[in-house]
Amino acid sequence: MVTRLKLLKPETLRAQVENNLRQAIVSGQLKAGEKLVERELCEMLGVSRPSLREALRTLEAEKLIAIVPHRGPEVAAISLKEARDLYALRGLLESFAAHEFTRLASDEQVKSLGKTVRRLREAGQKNAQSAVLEAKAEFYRILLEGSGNALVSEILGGLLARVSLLRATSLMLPDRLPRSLEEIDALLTCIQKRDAKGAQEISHKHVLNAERAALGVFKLDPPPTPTENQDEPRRI
Amino acid sequence: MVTRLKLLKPETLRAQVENNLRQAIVSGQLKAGEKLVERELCEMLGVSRPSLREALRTLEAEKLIAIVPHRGPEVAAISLKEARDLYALRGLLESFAAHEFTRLASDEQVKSLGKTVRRLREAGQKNAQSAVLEAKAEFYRILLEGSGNALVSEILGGLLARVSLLRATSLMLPDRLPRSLEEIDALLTCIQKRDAKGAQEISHKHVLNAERAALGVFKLDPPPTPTENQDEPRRI
DNA sequence: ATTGCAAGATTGTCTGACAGTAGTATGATC
DNA sequence: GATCATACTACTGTCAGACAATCTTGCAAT
Repeated sequence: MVTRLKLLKPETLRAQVENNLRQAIVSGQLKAGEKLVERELCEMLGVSRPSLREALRTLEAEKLIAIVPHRGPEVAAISLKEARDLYALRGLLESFAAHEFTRLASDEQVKSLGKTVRRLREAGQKNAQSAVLEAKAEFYRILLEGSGNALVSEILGGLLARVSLLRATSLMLPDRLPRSLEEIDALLTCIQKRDAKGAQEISHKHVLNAERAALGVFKLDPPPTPTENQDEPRRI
Repeated sequence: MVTRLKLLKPETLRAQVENNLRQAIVSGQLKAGEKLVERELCEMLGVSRPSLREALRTLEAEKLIAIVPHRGPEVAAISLKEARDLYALRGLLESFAAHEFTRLASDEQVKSLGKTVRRLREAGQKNAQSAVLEAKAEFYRILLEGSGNALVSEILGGLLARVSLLRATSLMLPDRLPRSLEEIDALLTCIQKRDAKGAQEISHKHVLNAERAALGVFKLDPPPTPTENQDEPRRI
């Protein structure tokens, strides 16, 4: 077998497999609904089946893949109903995090958040896609870190990964970005004023708008066939 | 190897192992912080290491066990900080579920919930521990089912499992029970009146009270040693 | 008592194997 | 020629055994 770069990646082999697969899924390299074959993945990743299968179990528990007994794993597909549930919960948690951040974050953390928002705005005006994504990730990191509830971060992180299974994330819809930036600005203003309730409300509305932007595409789709129903997984 | 009872347990072997371990953990047979040894578990459960390890990965992702590389798995222990985060999130989700149930549940579901509350009260007055637990589980099942958000059920279910890692669940504190029943009665009344906001508030307070009851024990504990801090896992 | 080292225990990972199930292609019958 | 039953193939579920890397523990030496 090929020698492995142990020092560059201090984690166990299995953890690397996990990370690789997770990355491939949330980045869309592996598409929602796609069937996975153990042996193929083993060869792609250069690991044995036991290691791979352990990683798959973790991803399964994270709901990024679904494993049907005797049929094997596939990348999770999200139904319209599930997507709505996802956004509802995300709105709840994200607005809670915003509330708590406003209440608890240190002035340094608020300042740091402000700096990231500025970076985000600049990247947005330049239409620099990857810079936007990066700044947004940083924005979330600071917000969750400062909200003081590690559990919420953990759950929300998992949720966001699942949201990315919907390829139509609001950031991918170009016209949505300016609106999104406005909302984030308003949120920051509330936070700086230490208006927790206000921050919570704005954050909640922000998620609702993101949902409308992301799920609005369904309304443009051809009407569902009679047998089709909203609970059915449906690739986007 | 011993012949397995395939028909009684239609799931895969690995899933059975998962369920057995999960049950053993939430029921307290395996105590929080306890170190687990793969080979021992294999013998106890009669399965091979790969199957066991896959199950362990799932439990790890559910945060019921913690696996430190090269040191092996142990039952998760919850720090005071984590417990507080847990209850905060639980309050948020449970009150959301109550709100949504009030808004969305069918009259049959409300009636069904009422029946279960009656069962719960009767069991409580008789001090029938197991009947109380059963009725409470049923209560939650109906509430979550009727709240219309499967994702919230899923997350909250995981949360409740983790709460049970705190051996001092409020139901175990005898004097807490009458109070708890009162609160649930009040919640039911709000639901029947279709007062969603009221149900949300009561539910939230209910969780806060449960938290106080469960975490109050910490105040009675000997003061922490200088090096000890609230983030350290601490068995209860 | 503290430190360093050696032995044992445990995990991380691989290989190879085989039974059972699901999906597919083949063939038989009408 | 179409439909259904059957056989085959591919893949998963599970096991056994092995070995290196790492952690822990007990012992020895300072």
